[in-house]
Amino acid sequence: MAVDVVIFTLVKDRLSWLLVEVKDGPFIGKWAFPGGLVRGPESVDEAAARELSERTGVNAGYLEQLYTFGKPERDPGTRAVSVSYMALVPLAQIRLNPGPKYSAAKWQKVNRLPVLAYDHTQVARLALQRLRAKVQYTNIVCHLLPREFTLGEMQRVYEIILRRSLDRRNFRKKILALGLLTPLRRQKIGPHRPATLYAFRQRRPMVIEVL
Amino acid sequence: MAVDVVIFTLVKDRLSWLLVEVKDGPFIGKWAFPGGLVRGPESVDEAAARELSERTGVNAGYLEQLYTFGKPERDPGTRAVSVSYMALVPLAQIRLNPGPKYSAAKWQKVNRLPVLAYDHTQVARLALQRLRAKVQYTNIVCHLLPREFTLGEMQRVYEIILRRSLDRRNFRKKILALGLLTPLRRQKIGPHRPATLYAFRQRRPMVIEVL
DNA sequence: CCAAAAGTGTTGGTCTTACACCCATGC
DNA sequence: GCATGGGTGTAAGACCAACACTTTTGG
Repeated sequence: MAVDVVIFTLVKDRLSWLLVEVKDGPFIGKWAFPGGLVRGPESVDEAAARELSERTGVNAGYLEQLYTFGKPERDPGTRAVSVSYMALVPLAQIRLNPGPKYSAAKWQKVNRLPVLAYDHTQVARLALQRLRAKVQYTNIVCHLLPREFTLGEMQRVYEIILRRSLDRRNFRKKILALGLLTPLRRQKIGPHRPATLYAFRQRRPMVIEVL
Repeated sequence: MAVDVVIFTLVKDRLSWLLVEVKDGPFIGKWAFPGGLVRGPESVDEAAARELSERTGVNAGYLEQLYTFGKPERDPGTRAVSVSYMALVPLAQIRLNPGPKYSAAKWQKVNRLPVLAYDHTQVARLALQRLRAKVQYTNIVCHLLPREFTLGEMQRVYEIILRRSLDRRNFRKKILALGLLTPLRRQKIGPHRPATLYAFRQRRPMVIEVL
C-alpha cells in the first residue's frame, strides 16, 4: 500500500513537476514521482501529505487524490497498490529535500518527460489532464499564485497550464465578474506601468465555471 | 485492501442502487454497498468487476473507480483501505444474488437512503454526485438504456438522474446534433403514436458536452 | 373520441469572441 | 523615447431557453 505524489509548481513561467531519482530496486537510476509506503498509524491521505512535506517542506498547499492503481509494476510479482495524488505549491515556499530514499530531486518541465519508473508515465498523464480540466471549473490556481498578484500574472498562469493564449480584456471581465478576487490598495511596482494587486477572497476549494 | 461497488440501475423510472444486508461483524444487520477483499492474484479493478458480476450476473456494463478511502470504520482499529467504484447496468440483464456474504440484496431508490454500514454514506454521496456530473459531459447513459430506445425514453433517463425536466424540442435538437445516435428503421409500437427507435453508434466511453 | 406520447421551428436574450488604442513606468 | 505590460468598451455571431400546435396510435 503506497502513495505517489505529483507535485506541480511554476518555475520561471514553466509548468513543472518534481521528479526524484530512484536509489534502489529494479528501477534504480530512473526518475519517478516521490512516494512511499503508508505507515502503520496514518491514513492514506496523511501519507501523501507527509510525502509532500518531506520533499518540499510545504505543509499546507493543495493536495488531491487522483486515482488508485491496482497493478503497478513496482516490485513486480506482488500486487502492490498505489494511490496517486496531485499537489500544487508555489515555488517560493519550497525547500527541496530528496530525503534518504532518493539520490536526487529536481523540477522538470511537464513537456519533455523522460521515461519514468513504475507506472508513473500513466500517473503523469492523469495528473496533467486533471490539472488542466480543473483550473477551468475551480479556483485551484490560487495555490500556484502568491498571496498577492496582478491580473496579468494570473492570466499567464492560465495560459501556461492551458497552453493557449487568452484575450486580456475578456479574461479580466470574466475573472472580475466571478467576484473571487478582492483588489488591494497597493500596486505592483516595477519596470512598467504599475498594476493593481489582487488577492483571493477565499482560498478554500470552490467549484465555479472559470473559463 | 477492499473494494466497494455502487451499482446503479433504473427500476420503474426510479434511479436505484443495489444494497446488501451485512451478515456479520460490527455492522451486522445494516445495509451497505456490496464489496469485499481483493484476492491474491487479482488487481483492484478486477476485484470490483468480480463483485459486480457475482451480485448481478453482469460481466460487461460500465465500471468506474470513484475514490479511495484510507480510513474506513470497517473493522475499527486496522487501517483498512477501500477503493470505491460505481457501475451502471440495465435492469433487464440482472439476476440478483446476495451470495454467501450477505443475507439479502435489494434495489433501493436513491432518495430515502437508510443509514449505511461502514463509511458508505460518504460513498453514496460521491457516487451520485459523479453520476450526475458525468451524464452531462459523457455518453454513459448508454449503459442505462437498452440497445434500442426512443428519444423520449432517453430524455426520461436524463430527467430522472438530473431531477429536472427538460424541454423536448431542445433535447432532441442537441442530442441529434451530437451525432452519437443512429436512427433505426423500426419504430416502437404501443398504445401511442409510434416513435423512431435509436441506438448508440458507439458504446465506448466518450467525452462530449451533452447538456 | 379521448388520452398519451411523438414530432417539429422560431424568436429573444444571453453569452462569447474578436478586436485597437492610450497609459504609466524604468531604463 | 522606447519597450513593456496595464487598463478599458463595443459590436457581431453563437448559443441557449422558452414556447404551441398537430399527428398517430390504442383503447
